[in-house]
Amino acid sequence: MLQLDNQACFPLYALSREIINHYRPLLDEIDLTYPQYLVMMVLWESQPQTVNQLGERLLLDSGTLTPLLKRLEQKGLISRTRRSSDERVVEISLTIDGVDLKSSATDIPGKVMQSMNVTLEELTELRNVARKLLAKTNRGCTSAGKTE
Amino acid sequence: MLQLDNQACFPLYALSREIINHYRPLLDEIDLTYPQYLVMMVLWESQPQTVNQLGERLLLDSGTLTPLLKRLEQKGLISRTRRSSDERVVEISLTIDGVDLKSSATDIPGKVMQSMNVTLEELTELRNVARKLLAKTNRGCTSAGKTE
DNA sequence: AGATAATACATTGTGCGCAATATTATTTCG
DNA sequence: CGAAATAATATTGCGCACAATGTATTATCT
Repeated sequence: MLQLDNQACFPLYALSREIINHYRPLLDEIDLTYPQYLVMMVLWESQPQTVNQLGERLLLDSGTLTPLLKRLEQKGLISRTRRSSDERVVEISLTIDGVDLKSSATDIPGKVMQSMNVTLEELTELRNVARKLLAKTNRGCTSAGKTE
Repeated sequence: MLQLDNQACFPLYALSREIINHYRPLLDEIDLTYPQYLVMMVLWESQPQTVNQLGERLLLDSGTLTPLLKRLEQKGLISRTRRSSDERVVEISLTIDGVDLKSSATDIPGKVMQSMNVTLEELTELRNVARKLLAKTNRGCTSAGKTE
């Protein structure tokens, strides 16, 4: 069992990095990293969202999101404002530039598929397998502080 | 297409991190990180190996491997020696402690499966899908310097 | 042989990921 | 009301990943 070829996680881990490497040149053109692109995608769907909501959606904690969001703020794509009714909460909104960036990103998914030379069926199969296991294994606690 | 739910890479990326999170408490007991565990696994299979060989197997470059290998050396698990016939090559060998560590790791794959609450069939399905796509998309160049 | 190219690894810098801890704000409870 | 508990985010520190560059060594080619 302790052979690399028997591991299920290694090809997953390697493929995940490999796909992100295919995204890289495309995301470089709009000056985003892959995790930043994911955050923007979540915000393009719905806006504003709290840091907590982003973390639950992306399974990332504040130690990852806080500096990432500050970088997106520095690029002028989002704004970070504390909610007046509860000063603990930081609400993330898109700036005009942040909204506009979506149109520059529309062709990225297609280009990645082309660059990886995979079919939609293969990607769908992969997505379904991954989602099924993710649903089973996800403990649901990823925010910092929820040590339990 | 720019919705998180339509992405194939996100569940992959999230699941990969999630599985590694399930490895973490088990690997903590033998003081290894997941990438270090992968390197040890490759060395348990065959030994010695050059930095290049490890990188090709794990799809990692020297910028990642060099510091990682130095940490494994500091822990006394491996030795790094330049090949006398070609001083450019660094050969990685296991120390006695490095060899012995394998017996402490034998039950990790089973415990991870148990912790994730997944069946062998699900893992096999995942592995096959990931391997198929990895074989198609892997460009085969990951060493530093191969900028082409 | 001597210049040039290629090879193998090391170094530097940036950006995640995550555990542990800290900080500030709100809620709860006596 | 005031103290303690809880909640939301921030900070710190470490270890990857990876691009770009540097360095030393070997191979190649006149």
